[in-house]
Amino acid sequence: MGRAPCCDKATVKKGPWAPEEDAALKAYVDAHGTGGNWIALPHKIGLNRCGKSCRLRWLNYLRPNIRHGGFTEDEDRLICSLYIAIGSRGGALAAQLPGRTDNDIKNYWNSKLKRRLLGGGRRPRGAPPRLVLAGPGPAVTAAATSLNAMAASAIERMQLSVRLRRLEAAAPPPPQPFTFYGSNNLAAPPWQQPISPAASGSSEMPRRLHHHHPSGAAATSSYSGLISSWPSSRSHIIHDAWLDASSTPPLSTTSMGDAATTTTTAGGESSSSTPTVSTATTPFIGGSIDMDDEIDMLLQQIRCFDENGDDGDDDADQRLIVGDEAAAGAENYLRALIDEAAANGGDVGVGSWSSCSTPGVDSVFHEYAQLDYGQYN
DNA sequence: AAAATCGGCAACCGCGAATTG
DNA sequence: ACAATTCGCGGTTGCCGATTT
Repeated sequence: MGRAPCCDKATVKKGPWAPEEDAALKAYVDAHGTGGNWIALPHKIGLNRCGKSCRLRWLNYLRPNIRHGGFTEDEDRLICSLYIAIGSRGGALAAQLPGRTDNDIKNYWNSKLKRRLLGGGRRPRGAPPRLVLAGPGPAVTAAATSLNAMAASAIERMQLSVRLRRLEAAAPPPPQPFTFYGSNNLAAPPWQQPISPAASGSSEMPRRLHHHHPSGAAATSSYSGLISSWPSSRSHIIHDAWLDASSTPPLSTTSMGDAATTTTTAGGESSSSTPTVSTATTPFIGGSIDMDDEIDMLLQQIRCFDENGDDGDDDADQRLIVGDEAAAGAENYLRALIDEAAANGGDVGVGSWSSCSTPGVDSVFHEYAQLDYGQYN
């Protein structure tokens, strides 16, 4: 039995919002708040809209202090750093950028920043379409597709990291070296104070900090997947940094500010825990973790694809076998790329795959997919 | 000038997690 | 403890203006 729909999709209005609808929604929420129930809200207002649609409209457009467009250079850098560190987690990115919505950041990232950093730009008319990731072999399974996405994400983030470093190196000496928090010292930013017991009781805590993806399919950018596969020492650093980031001043009702959180084990079970709050915040991109560490981190992310082990599900086990092989192949291929780049220029960042003219991560991984699947296994 | 194509953005969809009764 | 409900997130879609040929 499927879940009940939140509204009658056949009769509810969809598409762009009319000014009158905006005004009605804004007036009501300003006067009464959401009442904690978005589903019931449109009925109270008399709007023929889905509650989810109302929520989205409010959060992304009508909410006070929202800024649209005009991203600053600092914001660009912060978004890039966060993407490299935690992947395409719009909510977490938005929490670091007051006044920005996750949707705005997501669109900005996908349409501008990523293209700017990884190269590309407008494709000349008549040019072949950009490469699309293909499965690593004739049998393209869900697992292989998932691996593609995961490895592509890992490679992409490494490319971005390298590219950022190159840009930083090419730029005139900045007043402050580029770091995760825009400052190179290890002191926590003003808002990064240890979470107090009082704050830990705040109702501002997000309902969760991650998604768990049993299939691994969407773990491409999963913080939990990354953390679960980490050596404990490094996991601690990242975990602390994550929690520190979560103490950003509230942006909205979705902001982070509480201490109760959830960690995910390698087996996939979630468990509640009281977080460890770091007293010495560690910037982990451009800060205390060097390039080798970053490569290790990304390779770990590739590997964590198939950590769930044998669960007795034959289909899943079959996927895991494919995942093992593909993960090993992708990892070895990535290492080969790194070695080649290092041999050519002595620095990973000098490799052609990270230059502005490279076609981007999809092509890099496509290249791997086009090779003999077993070559790097 | 017209057609084709691309890019930006608002909005939607589906899923998993959290909450509630 | 369990099922139903609601929320929040990431990914995707579709529209429309801009650009290119």
